[in-house]
Amino acid sequence: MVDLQRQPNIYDVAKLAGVSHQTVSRVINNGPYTKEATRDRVLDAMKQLGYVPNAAARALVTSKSKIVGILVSDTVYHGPAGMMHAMEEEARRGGYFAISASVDPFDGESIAQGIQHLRRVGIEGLVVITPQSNSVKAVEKLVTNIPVVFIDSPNKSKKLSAELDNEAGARRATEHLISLGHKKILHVAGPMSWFDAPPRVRGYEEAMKAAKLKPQVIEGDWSVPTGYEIGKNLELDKSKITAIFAANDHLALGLMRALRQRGYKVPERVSIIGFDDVPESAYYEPPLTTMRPDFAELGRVSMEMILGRLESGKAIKGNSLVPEIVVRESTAIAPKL
Amino acid sequence: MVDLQRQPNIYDVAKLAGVSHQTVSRVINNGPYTKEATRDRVLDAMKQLGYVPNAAARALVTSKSKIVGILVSDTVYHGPAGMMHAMEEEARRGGYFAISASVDPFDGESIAQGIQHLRRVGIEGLVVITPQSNSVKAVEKLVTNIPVVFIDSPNKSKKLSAELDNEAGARRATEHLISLGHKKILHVAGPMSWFDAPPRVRGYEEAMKAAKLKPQVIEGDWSVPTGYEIGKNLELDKSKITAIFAANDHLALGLMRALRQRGYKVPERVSIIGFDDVPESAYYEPPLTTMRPDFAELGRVSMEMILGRLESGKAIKGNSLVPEIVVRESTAIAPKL
DNA sequence: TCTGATAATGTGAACGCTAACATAACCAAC
DNA sequence: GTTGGTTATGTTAGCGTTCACATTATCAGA
Repeated sequence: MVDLQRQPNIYDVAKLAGVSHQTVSRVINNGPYTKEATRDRVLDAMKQLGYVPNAAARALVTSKSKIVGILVSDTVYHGPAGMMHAMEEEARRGGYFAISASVDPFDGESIAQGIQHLRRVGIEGLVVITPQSNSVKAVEKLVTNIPVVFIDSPNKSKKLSAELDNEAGARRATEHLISLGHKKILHVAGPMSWFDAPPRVRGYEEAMKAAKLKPQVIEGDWSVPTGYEIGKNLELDKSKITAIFAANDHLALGLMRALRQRGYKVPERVSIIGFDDVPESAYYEPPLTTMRPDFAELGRVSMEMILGRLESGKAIKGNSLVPEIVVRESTAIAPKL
Repeated sequence: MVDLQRQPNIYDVAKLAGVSHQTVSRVINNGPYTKEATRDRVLDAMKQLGYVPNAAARALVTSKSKIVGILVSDTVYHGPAGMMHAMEEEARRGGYFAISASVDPFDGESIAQGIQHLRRVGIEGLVVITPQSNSVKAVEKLVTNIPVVFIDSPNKSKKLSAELDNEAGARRATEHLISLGHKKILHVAGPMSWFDAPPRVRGYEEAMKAAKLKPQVIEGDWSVPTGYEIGKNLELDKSKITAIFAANDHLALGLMRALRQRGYKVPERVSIIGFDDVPESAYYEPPLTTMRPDFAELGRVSMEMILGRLESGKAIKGNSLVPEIVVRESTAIAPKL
């Protein structure tokens, strides 16, 4: 690597290779009409100088930053973290950079700042992972001129979006319990302000209705403590509830712990099924039967949609992903009471 | 907002405000020598046009991209995810952008590609979160000219690094068990190729020696299944082991599950302490006593170090963070055998 | 009223690249 | 040879900023 005071530019390469800077540019961009030999000389010069194209100069002249923004809340959770990872990889595969801003979905100011931050760096497109309606509205108001993909926005919207089929997943979970002979099945739901919660309730209710059973729903949030509290206070003997469909694994974990403490055995007395398949759920006590959404695929698809729009201008239709069931030990045949 | 075909630039703002483009530039950059009134007119024009400074042009002329790279493996885990979140926030606070590339720490090619990707976008600094020695070597070879901070690189290196005091944490965990009267204490360690594992072993051994007890170590990896396997095969009756210090919570979870299945009660027969305090550990069966590292703080500090270097050129010394103990129900007074 | 420092603003060039156009080299066909 | 298409390469300008410097207002003090 030849030494130089500053970073080498296209002219340095050109000089070393004995061509014009434009020829170097052509080689970099795989342009047409370049002789094999010339190309090789240029490539060689680039390597010798340790040349890396200057992204800023490129972005300036093409007005394309090759950066895609990710506006995300709850980064530390399993789902968002998995999606972001997949999105970053997919972006890179397509020659793009992904840059994220994490925001508080309940704080409009925080969202505005996140967007402002991303606009500043010059993002070409935006993926929004924030399963909460306020934020979607804020984004729609603040972001114009660039394509936006919403992950898990409410179904049937005309916006570009990639979705988990929560409804189908919930239906499947409920059907699993029904097929085991359960009649009294409770659904502990997530908070209704989140996009994922209502369709799970809907899927549950559909499955129950189809089996001519009476749905019963308690709204919680997504946390273990809430599951625990609900489990503590649940009336099980008179109601004869024998199965619970928890809206996520954490609720299920809290529920299981509370019920066990109260002497209700899982799954002998009560079957429990969760949703998310967090990595640890296979080692809960007992191992949790749950619905596994393909978060990585969801992230990949959403990034693919954005890149598709950016490259070809075409809007790719995303089909929603149906979670698959993972049967473990927390669900069993209904007991006779 | 006045309409315009293209994004407004500094000249558009200048024209509207009736000043020169340089004055606008001064306002943007809080330069000296600008009259209050002029400044206000410019600010007003900027708002009217919806002007956002063009990062590319700026980066081109200043050769400062304001982008910091994060090279990370295992993004989906609790620790790295928490750090990345904190790093992103800290970068933003300092007016920088954070961009991550996740790599396979065991694949040199993957690491090289990640670095290449980050170099392309023009990062000014790099934070490496990949607790594995190969990767550090690869990074040192491939990244020159820009400051690099390693998180959790081996102690005592002269490199810029932010560290968790694993040794102190492990010592504290072991002392907790000793203070409960345990004599036979096993340490189930993480894989030695990771930076975090050896100091935890060291801290454990120090505490044991200080109490004139014989250390006993089994090397595992970081996973629940491994903990489970070890728990399945552990000889407990003859060895009279009454306590286990697991190198992380997942190992502890697997261990607890296996031991319970074999009829060994936790904590009555065996006390178990973990490391990491993953969010669910408070709801394990039983709730896990564990060491809580402040991952967010670790991420924040490392980003602070990089930004400090970039802004002032000075290397900020980072003091290593000592995890605190969180006592829950998985540890109790040693049983009489 | 003039001087000269300081405050406030303006002008031109340069950053590294690509787009658009201009030119040169090549080669088949007459 | 000369023509004329194709292939290969070169030249010039401009993207939106900031930097270095030039110029113009302002105002206290003689």
